[in-house]
Amino acid sequence: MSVNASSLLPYVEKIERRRPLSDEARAAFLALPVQLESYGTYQSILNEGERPDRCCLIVEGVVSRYKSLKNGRRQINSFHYAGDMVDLQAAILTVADTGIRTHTPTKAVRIDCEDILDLAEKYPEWARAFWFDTQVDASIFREWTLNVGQRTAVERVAHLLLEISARLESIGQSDGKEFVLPVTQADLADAVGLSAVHTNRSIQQLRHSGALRTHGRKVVIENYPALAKVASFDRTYLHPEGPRR
Amino acid sequence: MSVNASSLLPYVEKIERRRPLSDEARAAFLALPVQLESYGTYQSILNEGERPDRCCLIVEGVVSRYKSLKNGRRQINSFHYAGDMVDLQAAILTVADTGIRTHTPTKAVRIDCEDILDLAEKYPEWARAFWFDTQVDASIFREWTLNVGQRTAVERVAHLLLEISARLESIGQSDGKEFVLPVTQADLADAVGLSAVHTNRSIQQLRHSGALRTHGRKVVIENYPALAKVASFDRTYLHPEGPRR
DNA sequence: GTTTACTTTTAATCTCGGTTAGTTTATTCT
DNA sequence: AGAATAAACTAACCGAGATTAAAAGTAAAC
Repeated sequence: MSVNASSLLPYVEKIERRRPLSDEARAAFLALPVQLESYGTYQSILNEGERPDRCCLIVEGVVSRYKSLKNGRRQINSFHYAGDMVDLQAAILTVADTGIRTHTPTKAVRIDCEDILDLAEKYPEWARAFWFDTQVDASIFREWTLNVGQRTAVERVAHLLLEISARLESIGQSDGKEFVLPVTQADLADAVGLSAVHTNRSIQQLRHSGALRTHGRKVVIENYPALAKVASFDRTYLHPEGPRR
Repeated sequence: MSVNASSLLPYVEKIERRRPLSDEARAAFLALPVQLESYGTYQSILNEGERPDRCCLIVEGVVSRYKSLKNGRRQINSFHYAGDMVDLQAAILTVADTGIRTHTPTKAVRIDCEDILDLAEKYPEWARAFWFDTQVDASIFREWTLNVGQRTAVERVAHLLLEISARLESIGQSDGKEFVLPVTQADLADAVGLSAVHTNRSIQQLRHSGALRTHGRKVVIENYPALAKVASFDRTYLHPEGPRR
């Protein structure tokens, strides 16, 4: 298999887990010309306000999308893991309303936006796949707004940890109980709209309640039902059922 | 013109303001069978968790999408005005992760999800239009998360008012200076993650600073630059440039 | 194996916004 | 017009989470 195909495969597999593609459509995607790029920790992939001409598919590592205010406050909008097409946005929107940066050493494949649009033009099944992906993204953003707008500190942190666990589970990096938390508490704080100090206090509270245990970067969910209850976590918003069609 | 076409036209016009459609594609959309429905104030159009089979296009009035917690706290995720396809989500996602309800007397047109999917299948330009619409939606959600997660109370309220003004402007219900605020302060509160009391305090602060004036439901922006500055409002996230293609 | 740098944790103080419970002002209805 | 209802506004008190700063733990680097 070519370098192309092997790095694009995780995304195709994610798409096909929801709904199989025709051989032709699959082949067309895997044949796209791509550039594989490597990044260190906390490196910028895209800055807010730029006009990217390439999308970005994560092969390895963890990145986030964020928006920031002039006073330095930053909101992380999403975390992305291997197999995620981070910047499908770029394909159709001209200017980036979020920045993208890495949280771990990362390998990413860059795909030309025009190629993505051509694919969507030629294959309705790809158009639908991209659209669905964007809808799920949007759904997750809605849940995050709810998280940040209405939940208490402990609830927010619990919810974020459960989401991370669920998403890592879908790529085999969590068994639903235990996973390596790929970001620092300061980054979690930026994702849930809390200070790093209070995020730490909230994690401790979850630990003391017995719902959670940590060993360094490793998180162990000791009592999933309890954790899901405080977080009011319901994975419906991740739309695991896949698209209607 | 048939009843169908006249109620569907505002959406077509919105789409074509960004990028003209082929005659064939336009005609195909305007020929879709629809049901026109009327709702009173604070009436539910869709409940969280339901499996809708029809999308919803607002002809007249204002509605919101929201998510709620068991303890009764509610987060409004978006407001929608005439010409907005509120529930494009429904076309491709099977289960509704948000509810939809009215804030004013509302007329809406319901379109079968399958018809939307057929249209996207047959006309790549429609697929792209729907995808773009969803991307803009997602961008607005990201901005709202930033709003609720990182801005202070006054900043949040100012930002929301400016967004409402900008969106009403695009449908001719605001001249960029003056508009009728289509929702109560309690609803604004649910949109910005504040209590109604503090939302009121924040509006007063904006009034006292001279940025804003109100006469009953009418809002007059007295000092747009000042207001935009406190809100750090930058309409890039509304993607007024339209799609790349 | 010590230095260096980052991350987590602790503690003390303070503030922004929540809560409760009102009153006043607008609308709507009869 | 007057009653009823909903929305806007006020005031007093309170508490969740912010802020600042320093300490302790961890991990990589030399």
